[in-house]
Amino acid sequence: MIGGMDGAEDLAAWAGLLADRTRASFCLALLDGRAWTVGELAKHAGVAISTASEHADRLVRGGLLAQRRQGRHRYLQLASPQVAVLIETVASTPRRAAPVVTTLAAAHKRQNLAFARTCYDHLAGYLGVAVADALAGNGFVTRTRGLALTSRGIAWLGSLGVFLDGAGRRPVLRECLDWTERRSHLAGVAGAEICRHAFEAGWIVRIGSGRAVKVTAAGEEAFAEQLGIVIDPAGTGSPGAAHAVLAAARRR
Amino acid sequence: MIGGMDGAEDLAAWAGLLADRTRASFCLALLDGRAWTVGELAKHAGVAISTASEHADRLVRGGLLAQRRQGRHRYLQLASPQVAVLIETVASTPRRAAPVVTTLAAAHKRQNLAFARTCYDHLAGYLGVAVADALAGNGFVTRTRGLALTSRGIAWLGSLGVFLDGAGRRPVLRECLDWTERRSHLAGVAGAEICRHAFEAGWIVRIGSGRAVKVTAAGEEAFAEQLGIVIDPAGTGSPGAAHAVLAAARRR
DNA sequence: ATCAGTGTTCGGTGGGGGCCGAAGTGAGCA
DNA sequence: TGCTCACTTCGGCCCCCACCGAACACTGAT
Repeated sequence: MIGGMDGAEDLAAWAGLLADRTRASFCLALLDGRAWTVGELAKHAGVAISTASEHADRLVRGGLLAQRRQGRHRYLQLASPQVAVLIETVASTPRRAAPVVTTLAAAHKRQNLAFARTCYDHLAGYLGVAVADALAGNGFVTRTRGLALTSRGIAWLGSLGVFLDGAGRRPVLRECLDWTERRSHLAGVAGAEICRHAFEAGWIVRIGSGRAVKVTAAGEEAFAEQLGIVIDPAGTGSPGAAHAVLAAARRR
Repeated sequence: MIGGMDGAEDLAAWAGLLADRTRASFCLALLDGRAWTVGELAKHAGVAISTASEHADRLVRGGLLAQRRQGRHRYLQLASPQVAVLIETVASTPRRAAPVVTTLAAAHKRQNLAFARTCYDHLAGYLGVAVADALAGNGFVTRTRGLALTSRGIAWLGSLGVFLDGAGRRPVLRECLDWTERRSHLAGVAGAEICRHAFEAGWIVRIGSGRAVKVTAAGEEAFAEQLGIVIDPAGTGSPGAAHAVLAAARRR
């Protein structure tokens, strides 16, 4: 980059990519870390495929998305973890007015999303924060001198069959501000691996095609046994409002 | 499709506020934490005052800016520290996702930026936070009833040849949230003067044309002697990852 | 009362861009 | 060699909005 005489142009161009309902919808969908096709994105956002194709062009040219052509498909995904952080940051900055929930279905959807979802490639929502707290409470991660895995944490991951190599640019452990909980959950390689393992072990499954996930019966048992996290489906009484209670002691 | 079924609308609206060259210019200018008038912003961005007034309306209504009317002036400033973080994040996200090859240089650059950089006209990054902590630890600033210089602090600045007059609207000392450290560093007139002095005395020099700076050998000595800040180039072992260690006792 | 200075509102203009359907391209398949 | 499918390109429509100057409103000073 050249002199910062005119960072405004860059900032505006950057923001302009997100400043459209359809493109924003694309980016939020892509926060799950998967690669989507143009057709899938078009359907998700409710626009014509031709429109989606043009938006995809802009996002790729703008550096927000990366693409991979394969056969007659064009797969799109976020260009980098930094971009995921960027989108999460913009989406998570507190608005002036709390959004008004209009319909019951929307409320349920929102509640599910708030309870447990994926953020790029790791766990977020109440579940994500609970896992982050539980790892700290159990001494698996430490916050002295930044966030790091302890030897106990490494051992615990090993017991799950997860082994990390310290190569790569991506940090092993990183904090990611949660836009529903307003607190941090775990990202980085370790966060992604924990999430991947939770899917593979059947602890969590996706709800529909979005980012929301739900905890299975096996998952409830596993989270309780492994981390001391108790899932309380009765919760606040709302049918969709499962509520997680962290048994492990923690102070805030 | 009915109502705000997801956050796409919100995200787009949020980004739309920044997605204009003139408004982006306003926001970057306001990152210094001062309150600017409409006329000042208009001149800064190079547009007619009427245009600036309308942009200010949009930014205030969108929740990005707060305003205060006083006499025949209308002062505008960022609505919250979160907004400052938002703008810094968008402005600092790498434009082109540096793929695999440029890794080493990019990593160094990023690390340097996190370690020490300027934020408008004062110090930020790990160095900025360390300086802020050291000033507090040495009794040069106090946090009782807001942030203020103590008489010892004024004397210390005087010993560096820095004298502040209390005129002007700009606050002498102000906290500025650091987006890498998630903690406050010092802004305001004093923060700017400290930064200016650090440049003039050769304690720090710019790296390239961006905002990153590095601490010189003379600077290491000065920071240690003046403030008890020890720069530890060995740090985490990574060549670019200098690490600052604050020797002065501090409590948080 | 008058004037200068600051900001707001309004009308008009022009450009950009979001949207669609239709036509075109190219891969995969039978 | 066709056929389907996924996507791209094109042309056209229309709305939004950034911009300016002019007129107006209001403050503070002479």
